[in-house]
Amino acid sequence: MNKTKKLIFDAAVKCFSKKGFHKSTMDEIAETAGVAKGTLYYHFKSKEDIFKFVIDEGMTVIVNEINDKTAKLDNPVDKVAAVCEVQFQMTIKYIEFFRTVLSQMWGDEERQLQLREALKKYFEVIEINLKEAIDKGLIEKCNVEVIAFNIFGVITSTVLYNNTHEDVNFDELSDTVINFIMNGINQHY
Amino acid sequence: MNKTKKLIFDAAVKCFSKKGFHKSTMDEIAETAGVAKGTLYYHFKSKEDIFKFVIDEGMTVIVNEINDKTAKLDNPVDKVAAVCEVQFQMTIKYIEFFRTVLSQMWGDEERQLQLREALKKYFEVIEINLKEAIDKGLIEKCNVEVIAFNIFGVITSTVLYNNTHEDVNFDELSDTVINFIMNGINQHY
Amino acid sequence: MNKTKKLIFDAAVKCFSKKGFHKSTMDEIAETAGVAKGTLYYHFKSKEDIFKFVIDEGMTVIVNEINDKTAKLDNPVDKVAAVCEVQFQMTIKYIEFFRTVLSQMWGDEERQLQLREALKKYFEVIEINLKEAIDKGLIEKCNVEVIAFNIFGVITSTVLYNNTHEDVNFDELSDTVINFIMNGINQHY
Amino acid sequence: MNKTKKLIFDAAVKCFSKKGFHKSTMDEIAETAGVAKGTLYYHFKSKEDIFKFVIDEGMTVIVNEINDKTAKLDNPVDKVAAVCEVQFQMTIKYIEFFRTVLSQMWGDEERQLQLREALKKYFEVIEINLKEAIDKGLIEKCNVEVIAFNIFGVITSTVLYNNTHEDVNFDELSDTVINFIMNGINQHY
DNA sequence: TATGAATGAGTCTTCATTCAT
DNA sequence: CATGAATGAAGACTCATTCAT
Repeated sequence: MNKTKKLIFDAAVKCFSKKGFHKSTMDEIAETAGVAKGTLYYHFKSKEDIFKFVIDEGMTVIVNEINDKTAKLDNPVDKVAAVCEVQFQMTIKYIEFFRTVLSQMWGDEERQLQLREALKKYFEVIEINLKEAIDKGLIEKCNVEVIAFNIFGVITSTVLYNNTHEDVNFDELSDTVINFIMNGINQHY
Repeated sequence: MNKTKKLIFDAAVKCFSKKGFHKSTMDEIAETAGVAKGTLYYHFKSKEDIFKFVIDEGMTVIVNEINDKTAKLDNPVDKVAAVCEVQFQMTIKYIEFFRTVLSQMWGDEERQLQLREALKKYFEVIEINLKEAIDKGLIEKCNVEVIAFNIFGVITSTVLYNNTHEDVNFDELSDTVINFIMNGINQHY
Repeated sequence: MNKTKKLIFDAAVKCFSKKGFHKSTMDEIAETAGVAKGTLYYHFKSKEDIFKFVIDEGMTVIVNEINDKTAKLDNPVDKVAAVCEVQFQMTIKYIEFFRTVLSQMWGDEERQLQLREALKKYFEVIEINLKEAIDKGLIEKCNVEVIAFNIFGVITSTVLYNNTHEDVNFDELSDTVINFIMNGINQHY
Repeated sequence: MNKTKKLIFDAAVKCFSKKGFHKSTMDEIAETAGVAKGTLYYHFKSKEDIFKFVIDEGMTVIVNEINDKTAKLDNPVDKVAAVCEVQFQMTIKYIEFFRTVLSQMWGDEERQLQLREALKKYFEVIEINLKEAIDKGLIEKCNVEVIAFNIFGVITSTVLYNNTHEDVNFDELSDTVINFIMNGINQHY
């Protein structure tokens, strides 16, 4: 990703998260990026294309960061818990990105499918560990795909939903949802 | 709600759920409702106004239906479980309405606040029962607001996310998420 | 064709003939018609659609006018000559329309096909008479489709090509081309 | 014309003939030529300038080729017929070039004038022979400029118009139009 | 000579809203 | 109550042209 493309990427994340995909205009993205409108189209085919790039690129960064931070753990249950904690912190850190993700999660069918594709990478991290935990008899059998999806949903939506309050205690919030999740997969944590 | 307004309400739900708020046009809503475009403006101030009406009216119907169906239960934990089950069925029944709700949950700030206001009624049903369960020592102490919100999120998003698959086993899905939730609030169910 | 549509039709003919299809803008057409730009789109699907309407409607008017003015003639050769004369006068009368037609005759494939479809009506008038003349032994056998097309081409292009000169003697011009055509179909006229 | 300029010339002819002047983009011409877009501007002032060059250069090539192939004939009537035949073959050979010519013949005024200027060279070949034929009493008196123009028009437009059919019999077509033309100038051929 | 990233004016098109009937 | 023609502001996208390298 060269310099100009990076400028556009950052601007797009900012705009999409602030106003959603539809209300963000190419003019705004260009102005935010500090480039001419034509430049957007030199680097991207369309607004849709920028969105796709933002999601794909963003999810890759995030999945890598999660993998890095949970690499040293062996026990799959510990790993799921660690992923949750990291995901919680990541949502706070990249809150604009995740607002972009969730805002498009239930909109246009086409953009929805792109999103699911990009989220796969993330879900897989959790699914693998859930499966291993089940195989080792650490947690009860369950539909790992559904649970992985919900773990992501619970964490991100909780952070976003509560982010508007002025005096959020994110530590307590983190404990609450991770407790809910770990209990949910039948592991008093 | 007179006949014409009802036609518009149904049409709006259908359009909003199919294409989201922004991609739904007043022309489409009018055509779907079988009325002239001007008629929309006779009954509603604006497109925003139709959205607001749809959400408010829809949530009222749903909360009432939930209350009806869980009225006879006494035990607060049973009641939470029952609300979950009913909510699961309701999401299937009114799937277009809930897609509309979720599609706007993380978008435009103004519409987000309207949504939260409307959802309060639903959350309260769960919060009251969670509190009672905590008071009676049936479940552990927790942040009831956060949990109520997540119960709603887990159920609706699971139904919507899996609705695209062609051969969904909703019964298994229901067991999975309700199990996850009830475990989550520390009640092996 | 109601009043507004007629305004747009006239404006479109004027613009297309003056600057061609591509260089004519919807803004210009709207301004020339004295309506708002949105009004164009209330009555027509697209710029392309306006073009199609202009050609179809225009050719219908012209073919009708030609048929009216040549109705009373019986002899097919006389009729072809009469059609030529009328066509010559029509090209002068509706010169802007015919410039529009010729300007698009060799451009975009799609618009070209529309044009051919619309011109069929006109060609048929000539083809029928040529065939009859051949059948009656009045002129030699020839490929009537090719000749009909060329009769149209010779007349319209001659008028348009010479229209730029300031002091055109249209009567002499008319004699020249009609003589050329009638000789061409082997009828010293 | 050096190598790069020749690449651009060929690419421009191809593009202009396929999509017309307006729909052809500098990007396409550059890509077709296999050079960078900036290179077009190194060799030409503008898109208009490329068009002008294409027409001028093309017509020169064609007029030379016609002169070569009809040089040995003496009789002016034979020469006109020969020019027609050669022109027919040339239109088939350089069909894309002639589509470019005709597509701009009735459009933008400025480009129209350039075209007429370039066509003069061709018309003159015919005009000279027509005049000589008239002077020698071989054909009747006529407006040679109008006839020369129409001879060009009839031949090129017939080839182009019929080129879309899949199974064109160009020999029959050639006979038809040349017969039409030679009869037209009053010379049963 | 040649390149290709960057530009921004210009275009088509959409659509919520108004209003006379 | 209901209509639908008309509006115009706004937005996505195109593309000839420039210029630093």
